[in-house]
Amino acid sequence: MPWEKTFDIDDAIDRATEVFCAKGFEATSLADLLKAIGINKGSFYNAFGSKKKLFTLSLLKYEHEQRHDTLAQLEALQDPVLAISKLFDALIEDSLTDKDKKGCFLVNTALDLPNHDSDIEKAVKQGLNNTESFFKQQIKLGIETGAIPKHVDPEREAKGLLTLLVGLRVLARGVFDKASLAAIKSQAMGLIQ
Amino acid sequence: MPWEKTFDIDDAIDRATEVFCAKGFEATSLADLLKAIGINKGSFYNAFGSKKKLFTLSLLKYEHEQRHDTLAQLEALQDPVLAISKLFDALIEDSLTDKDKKGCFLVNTALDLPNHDSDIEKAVKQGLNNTESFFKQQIKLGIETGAIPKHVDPEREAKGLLTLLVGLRVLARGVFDKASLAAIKSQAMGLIQ
DNA sequence: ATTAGTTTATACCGATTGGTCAATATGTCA
DNA sequence: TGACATATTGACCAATCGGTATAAACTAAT
Repeated sequence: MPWEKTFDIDDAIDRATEVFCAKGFEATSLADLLKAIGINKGSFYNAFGSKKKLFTLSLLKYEHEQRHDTLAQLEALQDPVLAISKLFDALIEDSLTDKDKKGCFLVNTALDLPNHDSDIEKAVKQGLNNTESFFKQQIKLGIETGAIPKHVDPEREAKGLLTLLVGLRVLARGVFDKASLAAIKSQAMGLIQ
Repeated sequence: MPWEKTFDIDDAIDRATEVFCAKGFEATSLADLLKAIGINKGSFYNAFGSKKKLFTLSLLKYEHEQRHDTLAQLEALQDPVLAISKLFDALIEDSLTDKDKKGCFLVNTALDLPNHDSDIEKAVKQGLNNTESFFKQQIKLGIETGAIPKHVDPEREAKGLLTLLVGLRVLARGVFDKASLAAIKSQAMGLIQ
Protein backbone atom coordinates (compact mmCIF):
# COMPACT_ATOMS: atom_id res chain seq x y z
CA MET A 1 0.00 0.00 0.00
CA PRO A 2 1.82 3.09 1.23
CA TRP A 3 5.35 4.23 1.17
CA GLU A 4 8.22 2.55 2.98
CA LYS A 5 10.52 4.57 5.21
CA THR A 6 13.69 5.71 3.56
CA PHE A 7 15.78 5.16 6.68
CA ASP A 8 16.25 2.07 8.78
CA ILE A 9 14.54 2.29 12.17
CA ASP A 10 16.89 -0.13 13.87
CA ASP A 11 19.89 1.73 12.57
CA ALA A 12 18.40 5.03 13.72
CA ILE A 13 17.88 3.65 17.22
CA ASP A 14 21.49 2.52 17.33
CA ARG A 15 22.72 5.95 16.36
CA ALA A 16 20.46 7.54 18.94
CA THR A 17 21.74 5.10 21.54
CA GLU A 18 25.28 6.35 21.03
CA VAL A 19 24.27 9.93 21.71
CA PHE A 20 22.00 9.12 24.65
CA CYS A 21 24.70 6.93 26.15
CA ALA A 22 27.43 9.53 25.80
CA LYS A 23 25.46 12.55 27.02
CA GLY A 24 22.48 11.25 28.94
CA PHE A 25 18.81 12.04 28.34
CA GLU A 26 18.63 15.71 29.37
CA ALA A 27 21.87 16.83 27.79
CA THR A 28 20.96 15.24 24.48
CA SER A 29 19.05 17.70 22.33
CA LEU A 30 16.67 16.93 19.55
CA ALA A 31 19.13 18.56 17.16
CA ASP A 32 21.81 16.11 18.34
CA LEU A 33 19.55 13.18 17.56
CA LEU A 34 18.46 14.52 14.18
CA LYS A 35 22.06 15.03 13.16
CA ALA A 36 23.12 11.60 14.39
CA ILE A 37 20.27 9.83 12.64
CA GLY A 38 20.31 12.04 9.56
CA ILE A 39 16.61 12.85 9.33
CA ASN A 40 14.56 15.92 10.13
CA LYS A 41 11.95 16.70 12.69
CA GLY A 42 8.89 15.56 10.81
CA SER A 43 10.29 12.11 10.16
CA PHE A 44 11.52 11.90 13.73
CA TYR A 45 8.16 12.55 15.34
CA ASN A 46 6.40 10.42 12.76
CA ALA A 47 8.69 7.51 13.55
CA PHE A 48 9.25 7.81 17.29
CA GLY A 49 6.64 10.14 18.78
CA SER A 50 8.89 11.87 21.24
CA LYS A 51 12.43 12.11 22.57
CA LYS A 52 11.48 10.12 25.62
CA LYS A 53 9.95 7.28 23.63
CA LEU A 54 13.08 6.97 21.55
CA PHE A 55 15.16 6.91 24.72
CA THR A 56 13.09 4.02 26.04
CA LEU A 57 13.40 2.18 22.74
CA SER A 58 17.16 2.73 22.77
CA LEU A 59 17.56 1.45 26.29
CA LEU A 60 15.46 -1.66 25.72
CA LYS A 61 17.31 -2.51 22.52
CA TYR A 62 20.68 -1.97 24.19
CA GLU A 63 19.67 -4.05 27.17
CA HIS A 64 18.65 -6.87 24.92
CA GLU A 65 21.54 -6.86 22.48
CA GLN A 66 24.49 -5.86 24.60
CA ARG A 67 23.67 -7.76 27.74
CA HIS A 68 21.37 -10.61 26.80
CA ASP A 69 23.27 -11.71 23.72
CA THR A 70 26.71 -11.28 25.27
CA LEU A 71 25.86 -13.22 28.41
CA ALA A 72 24.26 -16.00 26.40
CA GLN A 73 27.49 -16.45 24.46
CA LEU A 74 29.54 -16.60 27.65
CA GLU A 75 27.17 -19.08 29.25
CA ALA A 76 27.64 -21.32 26.24
CA LEU A 77 31.32 -21.69 27.12
CA GLN A 78 30.36 -23.96 30.00
CA ASP A 79 33.44 -22.73 31.86
CA PRO A 80 32.50 -20.26 34.64
CA VAL A 81 35.95 -18.94 35.45
CA LEU A 82 36.76 -18.44 31.80
CA ALA A 83 33.36 -16.86 31.16
CA ILE A 84 33.80 -14.31 33.94
CA SER A 85 37.37 -13.64 32.88
CA LYS A 86 36.30 -13.07 29.30
CA LEU A 87 33.48 -10.79 30.43
CA PHE A 88 35.86 -8.49 32.27
CA ASP A 89 38.33 -8.63 29.41
CA ALA A 90 35.57 -7.55 27.06
CA LEU A 91 34.53 -4.70 29.36
CA ILE A 92 38.08 -3.39 29.56
CA GLU A 93 38.66 -3.82 25.84
CA ASP A 94 35.42 -2.02 25.07
CA SER A 95 36.23 0.82 27.43
CA LEU A 96 39.73 1.34 26.08
CA THR A 97 38.69 1.07 22.45
CA ASP A 98 35.87 3.59 22.54
CA LYS A 99 37.55 6.94 22.34
CA ASP A 100 34.26 8.78 22.88
CA LYS A 101 34.18 7.11 26.29
CA LYS A 102 30.45 6.55 26.07
CA GLY A 103 30.54 3.92 28.79
CA CYS A 104 27.71 1.48 29.35
CA PHE A 105 24.21 2.73 28.60
CA LEU A 106 22.74 0.66 31.42
CA VAL A 107 25.24 1.81 34.03
CA ASN A 108 25.05 5.43 32.92
CA THR A 109 21.28 5.35 33.19
CA ALA A 110 21.41 3.48 36.51
CA LEU A 111 23.24 6.39 38.09
CA ASP A 112 20.64 8.73 36.68
CA LEU A 113 17.74 6.59 37.80
CA PRO A 114 16.11 9.09 40.19
CA ASN A 115 15.56 11.38 37.21
CA HIS A 116 13.70 8.83 35.10
CA ASP A 117 10.25 7.30 34.99
CA SER A 118 9.32 3.90 36.33
CA ASP A 119 9.49 2.17 32.96
CA ILE A 120 13.12 3.19 32.58
CA GLU A 121 13.79 2.17 36.16
CA LYS A 122 12.27 -1.20 35.46
CA ALA A 123 14.38 -1.78 32.36
CA VAL A 124 17.62 -0.84 34.10
CA LYS A 125 16.86 -2.98 37.11
CA GLN A 126 16.06 -5.92 34.90
CA GLY A 127 19.28 -5.54 32.95
CA LEU A 128 21.49 -5.36 36.02
CA ASN A 129 19.58 -8.05 37.90
CA ASN A 130 20.03 -10.38 34.96
CA THR A 131 23.75 -9.68 34.97
CA GLU A 132 23.80 -10.48 38.66
CA SER A 133 21.91 -13.71 37.96
CA PHE A 134 24.47 -14.58 35.33
CA PHE A 135 27.25 -14.26 37.90
CA LYS A 136 25.28 -16.30 40.42
CA GLN A 137 24.63 -19.03 37.89
CA GLN A 138 28.25 -19.20 36.83
CA ILE A 139 29.47 -19.36 40.41
CA LYS A 140 27.07 -22.18 41.21
CA LEU A 141 28.23 -24.06 38.15
CA GLY A 142 31.84 -23.46 39.09
CA ILE A 143 31.30 -24.84 42.56
CA GLU A 144 29.69 -27.94 41.06
CA THR A 145 32.56 -28.56 38.70
CA GLY A 146 35.13 -27.77 41.37
CA ALA A 147 36.57 -24.79 39.50
CA ILE A 148 35.42 -22.45 42.26
CA PRO A 149 35.99 -23.23 45.96
CA LYS A 150 33.00 -24.23 48.06
CA HIS A 151 33.36 -21.39 50.55
CA VAL A 152 32.26 -18.90 47.91
CA ASP A 153 28.68 -17.74 48.44
CA PRO A 154 27.02 -17.39 45.02
CA GLU A 155 24.42 -14.93 46.23
CA ARG A 156 26.81 -12.51 47.89
CA GLU A 157 29.70 -12.92 45.52
CA ALA A 158 27.46 -12.24 42.51
CA LYS A 159 26.57 -8.88 43.99
CA GLY A 160 30.25 -8.20 44.53
CA LEU A 161 31.09 -8.99 40.91
CA LEU A 162 28.23 -6.82 39.66
CA THR A 163 29.42 -3.96 41.84
CA LEU A 164 32.95 -4.28 40.49
CA LEU A 165 31.55 -4.33 36.96
CA VAL A 166 29.57 -1.17 37.58
CA GLY A 167 32.48 0.57 39.27
CA LEU A 168 34.76 -0.40 36.42
CA ARG A 169 32.38 1.13 33.90
CA VAL A 170 32.33 4.38 35.84
CA LEU A 171 36.06 4.63 36.42
CA ALA A 172 36.80 3.69 32.82
CA ARG A 173 35.15 6.90 31.67
CA GLY A 174 38.11 9.03 32.62
CA VAL A 175 39.59 8.21 36.02
CA PHE A 176 41.38 4.88 35.64
CA ASP A 177 43.96 3.85 33.06
CA LYS A 178 44.48 0.45 31.51
CA ALA A 179 46.62 -0.90 34.34
CA SER A 180 44.12 0.12 36.99
CA LEU A 181 41.27 -1.46 35.07
CA ALA A 182 43.30 -4.66 34.91
CA ALA A 183 43.70 -4.47 38.68
CA ILE A 184 39.92 -4.40 39.03
CA LYS A 185 39.66 -7.52 36.93
CA SER A 186 42.20 -9.26 39.12
CA GLN A 187 40.11 -8.31 42.15
CA ALA A 188 37.05 -9.76 40.49
CA MET A 189 38.81 -13.03 39.73
CA GLY A 190 40.08 -13.07 43.29
CA LEU A 191 36.52 -13.05 44.57
CA ILE A 192 35.88 -16.47 43.07
CA GLN A 193 39.13 -18.14 44.12
CA MET B 1 32.82 50.70 53.27
CA PRO B 2 29.92 49.11 51.49
CA TRP B 3 27.40 46.60 52.38
CA GLU B 4 28.08 42.99 53.26
CA LYS B 5 26.29 40.28 51.37
CA THR B 6 22.96 39.38 52.92
CA PHE B 7 23.21 35.72 51.98
CA ASP B 8 25.93 33.33 52.99
CA ILE B 9 28.09 32.28 50.05
CA ASP B 10 29.07 28.99 51.63
CA ASP B 11 25.47 28.15 52.33
CA ALA B 12 24.52 29.06 48.79
CA ILE B 13 27.19 26.76 47.40
CA ASP B 14 25.90 23.93 49.57
CA ARG B 15 22.37 24.40 48.29
CA ALA B 16 23.64 24.53 44.73
CA THR B 17 25.65 21.37 45.37
CA GLU B 18 22.49 19.47 46.25
CA VAL B 19 20.84 20.38 42.97
CA PHE B 20 23.95 19.78 40.84
CA CYS B 21 24.49 16.46 42.58
CA ALA B 22 20.93 15.29 42.09
CA LYS B 23 20.46 16.37 38.47
CA GLY B 24 23.91 16.90 37.00
CA PHE B 25 25.25 20.02 35.33
CA GLU B 26 23.24 20.11 32.11
CA ALA B 27 19.90 19.15 33.60
CA THR B 28 20.21 21.81 36.29
CA SER B 29 18.73 25.08 35.10
CA LEU B 30 19.53 28.54 36.34
CA ALA B 31 15.98 28.75 37.66
CA ASP B 32 16.60 25.61 39.73
CA LEU B 33 19.66 27.18 41.29
CA LEU B 34 18.01 30.52 42.00
CA LYS B 35 15.10 28.78 43.70
CA ALA B 36 17.39 26.54 45.74
CA ILE B 37 19.61 29.39 46.87
CA GLY B 38 16.82 31.90 47.27
CA ILE B 39 18.35 34.82 45.37
CA ASN B 40 17.70 36.28 41.95
CA LYS B 41 19.71 36.57 38.81
CA GLY B 42 21.47 39.81 39.59
CA SER B 43 22.87 38.54 42.85
CA PHE B 44 23.73 35.21 41.28
CA TYR B 45 25.89 36.60 38.51
CA ASN B 46 27.40 39.15 40.84
CA ALA B 47 28.41 36.44 43.26
CA PHE B 48 29.36 33.54 41.00
CA GLY B 49 29.83 34.82 37.46
CA SER B 50 28.32 31.83 35.69
CA LYS B 51 26.62 28.51 36.15
CA LYS B 52 29.80 26.67 35.30
CA LYS B 53 31.90 28.59 37.83
CA LEU B 54 29.42 27.75 40.56
CA PHE B 55 29.54 24.12 39.54
CA THR B 56 33.30 24.11 39.91
CA LEU B 57 33.06 25.81 43.28
CA SER B 58 30.50 23.27 44.41
CA LEU B 59 32.60 20.34 43.35
CA LEU B 60 35.77 21.61 44.99
CA LYS B 61 33.98 22.36 48.25
CA TYR B 62 32.31 18.96 48.24
CA GLU B 63 35.57 17.22 47.48
CA HIS B 64 37.22 18.96 50.36
CA GLU B 65 34.52 18.61 52.98
CA GLN B 66 32.96 15.25 52.21
CA ARG B 67 36.07 13.35 51.34
CA HIS B 68 39.01 15.07 52.94
CA ASP B 69 37.38 15.68 56.31
CA THR B 70 35.71 12.28 56.51
CA LEU B 71 38.84 10.34 55.63
CA ALA B 72 40.90 12.34 58.12
CA GLN B 73 38.53 11.35 60.91
CA LEU B 74 38.73 7.68 59.94
CA GLU B 75 42.50 7.77 59.75
CA ALA B 76 42.56 9.12 63.28
CA LEU B 77 41.00 5.88 64.52
CA GLN B 78 44.33 4.13 63.98
CA ASP B 79 42.42 0.93 63.30
CA PRO B 80 42.39 0.12 59.56
CA VAL B 81 39.76 -2.61 59.56
CA LEU B 82 37.44 -0.54 61.71
CA ALA B 83 38.08 2.55 59.61
CA ILE B 84 37.19 0.79 56.37
CA SER B 85 34.18 -0.83 58.00
CA LYS B 86 32.94 2.50 59.29
CA LEU B 87 33.46 4.11 55.90
CA PHE B 88 31.21 1.59 54.16
CA ASP B 89 28.68 1.82 56.97
CA ALA B 90 28.59 5.56 56.51
CA LEU B 91 28.16 5.23 52.74
CA ILE B 92 25.23 2.85 53.16
CA GLU B 93 23.68 4.95 55.91
CA ASP B 94 24.02 8.06 53.79
CA SER B 95 22.52 6.37 50.73
CA LEU B 96 19.53 4.98 52.62
CA THR B 97 18.86 8.17 54.54
CA ASP B 98 18.78 10.53 51.58
CA LYS B 99 15.36 10.12 50.06
CA ASP B 100 16.25 12.38 47.15
CA LYS B 101 18.85 9.76 46.24
CA LYS B 102 21.34 12.41 45.23
CA GLY B 103 24.24 10.00 45.48
CA CYS B 104 27.86 11.13 45.67
CA PHE B 105 28.73 14.30 43.81
CA LEU B 106 32.21 13.01 42.97
CA VAL B 107 30.98 9.66 41.65
CA ASN B 108 28.11 11.23 39.72
CA THR B 109 30.50 13.66 38.09
CA ALA B 110 33.07 10.93 37.47
CA LEU B 111 30.63 9.07 35.25
CA ASP B 112 29.93 12.32 33.41
CA LEU B 113 33.60 13.17 33.05
CA PRO B 114 33.80 13.10 29.23
CA ASN B 115 31.30 15.97 29.20
CA HIS B 116 33.30 18.28 31.46
CA ASP B 117 36.36 20.49 31.17
CA SER B 118 39.81 19.58 32.34
CA ASP B 119 39.55 21.46 35.63
CA ILE B 120 36.55 19.37 36.62
CA GLU B 121 38.32 16.25 35.46
CA LYS B 122 41.29 17.16 37.59
CA ALA B 123 39.21 17.73 40.71
CA VAL B 124 37.35 14.46 40.34
CA LYS B 125 40.52 12.50 39.70
CA GLN B 126 42.14 14.04 42.74
CA GLY B 127 39.19 13.20 44.96
CA LEU B 128 39.02 9.59 43.90
CA ASN B 129 42.77 9.11 43.86
CA ASN B 130 42.94 10.39 47.41
CA THR B 131 40.28 7.93 48.45
CA GLU B 132 42.32 5.19 46.82
CA SER B 133 45.38 6.40 48.70
CA PHE B 134 43.42 6.28 51.93
CA PHE B 135 42.61 2.62 51.31
CA LYS B 136 46.23 1.86 50.41
CA GLN B 137 47.49 3.57 53.53
CA GLN B 138 45.03 1.76 55.77
CA ILE B 139 45.87 -1.61 54.25
CA LYS B 140 49.59 -1.01 54.76
CA LEU B 141 48.97 -0.03 58.35
CA GLY B 142 46.81 -3.10 58.85
CA ILE B 143 49.50 -5.38 57.53
CA GLU B 144 52.01 -3.80 59.90
CA THR B 145 49.79 -4.28 62.93
CA GLY B 146 48.80 -7.77 61.82
CA ALA B 147 45.12 -6.94 61.45
CA ILE B 148 45.30 -7.59 57.72
CA PRO B 149 47.00 -10.70 56.28
CA LYS B 150 50.33 -10.28 54.51
CA HIS B 151 49.14 -11.72 51.21
CA VAL B 152 46.97 -8.64 50.61
CA ASP B 153 48.48 -6.32 48.03
CA PRO B 154 47.83 -2.72 49.16
CA GLU B 155 48.14 -1.31 45.66
CA ARG B 156 45.73 -3.68 43.95
CA GLU B 157 43.33 -4.11 46.84
CA ALA B 158 42.95 -0.36 47.25
CA LYS B 159 41.72 -0.13 43.68
CA GLY B 160 39.30 -2.94 44.40
CA LEU B 161 37.90 -1.17 47.43
CA LEU B 162 37.54 2.09 45.50
CA THR B 163 35.74 0.28 42.70
CA LEU B 164 33.34 -1.31 45.17
CA LEU B 165 32.75 2.09 46.74
CA VAL B 166 31.97 3.64 43.37
CA GLY B 167 29.75 0.77 42.36
CA LEU B 168 27.91 0.98 45.66
CA ARG B 169 27.23 4.65 45.13
CA VAL B 170 25.77 3.95 41.70
CA LEU B 171 23.63 0.98 42.70
CA ALA B 172 22.38 2.79 45.80
CA ARG B 173 20.63 5.31 43.57
CA GLY B 174 17.80 2.97 42.77
CA VAL B 175 18.89 -0.54 41.88
CA PHE B 176 20.00 -2.15 45.16
CA ASP B 177 18.12 -2.36 48.45
CA LYS B 178 19.57 -2.27 51.95
CA ALA B 179 20.41 -5.97 52.08
CA SER B 180 22.25 -5.86 48.77
CA LEU B 181 24.26 -2.84 49.85
CA ALA B 182 25.22 -4.73 52.99
CA ALA B 183 26.40 -7.58 50.77
CA ILE B 184 28.72 -5.17 48.98
CA LYS B 185 30.20 -4.13 52.29
CA SER B 186 30.81 -7.74 53.24
CA GLN B 187 32.61 -8.19 49.90
CA ALA B 188 34.75 -5.19 50.65
CA MET B 189 35.69 -6.48 54.07
CA GLY B 190 36.43 -9.84 52.52
CA LEU B 191 39.03 -8.23 50.28
CA ILE B 192 41.18 -7.38 53.28
CA GLN B 193 40.88 -10.69 55.11
C1' DA C 1 25.41 63.61 53.24
C1' DT C 2 28.28 61.38 50.13
C1' DT C 3 29.78 57.28 48.28
C1' DA C 4 30.67 52.57 47.07
C1' DG C 5 28.88 48.32 46.70
C1' DT C 6 24.69 44.78 47.17
C1' DT C 7 20.19 43.69 46.93
C1' DT C 8 15.75 43.14 44.53
C1' DA C 9 12.92 43.29 40.65
C1' DT C 10 12.15 43.43 35.79
C1' DA C 11 12.85 43.80 31.21
C1' DC C 12 15.38 42.14 27.72
C1' DC C 13 18.60 39.49 24.65
C1' DG C 14 19.55 35.92 20.97
C1' DA C 15 19.71 31.18 20.88
C1' DT C 16 17.87 26.84 21.67
C1' DT C 17 14.45 23.81 23.69
C1' DG C 18 10.86 19.94 22.49
C1' DG C 19 7.08 19.65 19.66
C1' DT C 20 3.27 20.72 15.92
C1' DC C 21 1.47 21.19 11.37
C1' DA C 22 0.23 22.02 6.66
C1' DA C 23 2.15 21.33 2.30
C1' DT C 24 4.44 18.34 -0.67
C1' DA C 25 6.68 14.20 -2.35
C1' DT C 26 6.64 9.22 -3.00
C1' DG C 27 5.29 4.86 -3.06
C1' DT C 28 1.59 0.88 -3.76
C1' DC C 29 -2.68 -0.80 -5.26
C1' DA C 30 -7.10 -0.79 -7.89
C1' DT D 1 -3.99 6.44 -14.66
C1' DG D 2 -5.71 7.93 -10.57
C1' DA D 3 -6.72 7.34 -5.75
C1' DC D 4 -4.94 6.63 -1.38
C1' DA D 5 -1.79 6.11 2.43
C1' DT D 6 2.17 7.27 4.30
C1' DA D 7 6.89 9.86 4.57
C1' DT D 8 9.32 13.89 4.24
C1' DT D 9 10.18 18.63 4.40
C1' DG D 10 10.69 22.99 6.55
C1' DA D 11 8.32 26.66 8.51
C1' DC D 12 6.41 27.69 12.75
C1' DC D 13 5.21 27.60 17.80
C1' DA D 14 5.43 28.98 22.75
C1' DA D 15 8.55 28.18 26.35
C1' DT D 16 12.85 28.05 28.28
C1' DC D 17 17.84 28.37 28.07
C1' DG D 18 22.07 31.12 30.10
C1' DG D 19 23.27 35.64 30.50
C1' DT D 20 23.06 40.98 30.41
C1' DA D 21 21.22 45.36 31.67
C1' DT D 22 18.63 48.35 33.96
C1' DA D 23 16.96 51.24 37.78
C1' DA D 24 15.64 51.89 42.38
C1' DA D 25 16.07 50.55 47.29
C1' DC D 26 19.19 49.50 50.79
C1' DT D 27 23.35 49.25 54.07
C1' DA D 28 27.43 50.75 56.06
C1' DA D 29 31.67 53.28 56.47
C1' DT D 30 33.69 57.89 55.40
